[in-house]
Amino acid sequence: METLDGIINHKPQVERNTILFRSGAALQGLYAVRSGSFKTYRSTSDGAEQITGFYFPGELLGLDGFGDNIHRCTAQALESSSVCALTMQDFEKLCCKISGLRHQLMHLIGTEINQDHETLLTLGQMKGEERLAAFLNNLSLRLEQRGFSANEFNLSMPRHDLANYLGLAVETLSRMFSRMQDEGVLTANRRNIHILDWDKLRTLAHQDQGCSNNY
Amino acid sequence: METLDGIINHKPQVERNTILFRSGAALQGLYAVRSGSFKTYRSTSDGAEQITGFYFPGELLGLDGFGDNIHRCTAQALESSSVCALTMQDFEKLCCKISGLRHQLMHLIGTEINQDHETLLTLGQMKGEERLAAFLNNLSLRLEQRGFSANEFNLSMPRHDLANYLGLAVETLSRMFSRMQDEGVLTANRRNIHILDWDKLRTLAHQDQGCSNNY
DNA sequence: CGTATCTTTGATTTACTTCAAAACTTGTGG
DNA sequence: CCACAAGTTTTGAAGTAAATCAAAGATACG
Repeated sequence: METLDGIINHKPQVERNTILFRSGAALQGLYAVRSGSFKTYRSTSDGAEQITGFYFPGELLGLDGFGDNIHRCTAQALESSSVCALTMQDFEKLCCKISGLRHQLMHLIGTEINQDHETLLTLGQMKGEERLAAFLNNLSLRLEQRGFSANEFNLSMPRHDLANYLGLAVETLSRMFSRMQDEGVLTANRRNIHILDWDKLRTLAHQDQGCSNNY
Repeated sequence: METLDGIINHKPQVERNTILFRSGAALQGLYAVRSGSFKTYRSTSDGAEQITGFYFPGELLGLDGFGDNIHRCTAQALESSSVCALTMQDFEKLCCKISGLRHQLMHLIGTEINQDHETLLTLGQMKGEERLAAFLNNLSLRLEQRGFSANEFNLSMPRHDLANYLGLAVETLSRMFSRMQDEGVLTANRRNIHILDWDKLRTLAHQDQGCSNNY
């Protein structure tokens, strides 16, 4: 990713709510998040929306356009952010010439797919409180990998977006936060989250003992 | 995909229930489905499972291993099937040398991601009956693209698997089939499905007028 | 300071799960 | 070929988690 950052010159700053690409638009290229955060969402014909992912520094936006060179989701900044813009021409060249970069891109593709599958598991199998626990566990891990604190962080998305992502009503999500606070798992002041009891959180998220993915 | 089929020699036949790769196993390569069908699933530490996808001829299995070269889901044959096995060495070579094949692989990657996002939308936004309608609509489309009948087909998966994929209890799924039969949308005799009323089905699936993905 | 947005809390309704059991299908050995 | 066991699918009744409806606090913002 640092390599990519060195090669590519086009690194636009984007304001909160800026749309990087829209569903239905032709694929121009990919975007690596440098700072800030983004959400992607899909819509149905009757206006319902589903947030399909949140993206943090080092993660790649735009792979949904690989299907038929048309984006199937919309990518929007959750806060002031910056990205590294990679045209498809760049992508093609770099992908063939630099094997390290190719592997890095393959890694990011796999990570995207695994993240989506993890969310499918969350939506398909878990109750509300478990979904929130799984999300916070996953988010904390990703933030920690990026050098942020794992125990204390600020959510960059409003409750509305988080509830949508977790397939819950905003009111239900709020109740889950309250319940987890009562249980002493965390404190939540609006966007500010402190994780107090990792054991309880991991148990709720069914990630205890870390053997969830080992065969 | 025909190109791939011509280049690669290793095309094993697999029996029903055969496991192509397991969660936790090192990534050996990718598998293109030639005939039959597969499911992939993930497990939590406490034994809950979530089916993350069904795969039909022309679709690619194994991309989940790109993340860190370890599979995060298990792939299992739903019926007697055959695949085209592609080692990672083959993949690397072909990917760089044949641009058409590279584009085809990128297309399949994008398709996988879009399929996952569509399922996220289904699980996150829809009620039981709508989920089933969305699934049948999607399945019918995929089967039609492969030369099968869009109106009449046999499900290769048991109710149990379909219910799991759709995030429902088996009993609920069964009731949804019954209700749709009563409504005259389809007839369902165990695995055999006849779609009778496409308008109703698409309306239920929120795919009416086909503008679900535009802008 | 007042308006719009975001978040929380309470009461009611609803869709789905769970538990229980019957009907049907398939395969196996007598 | 039939009997029987194992698996699959359907149906019914009761319980529950979450959605919806309604409204009040809290925070940011012009």
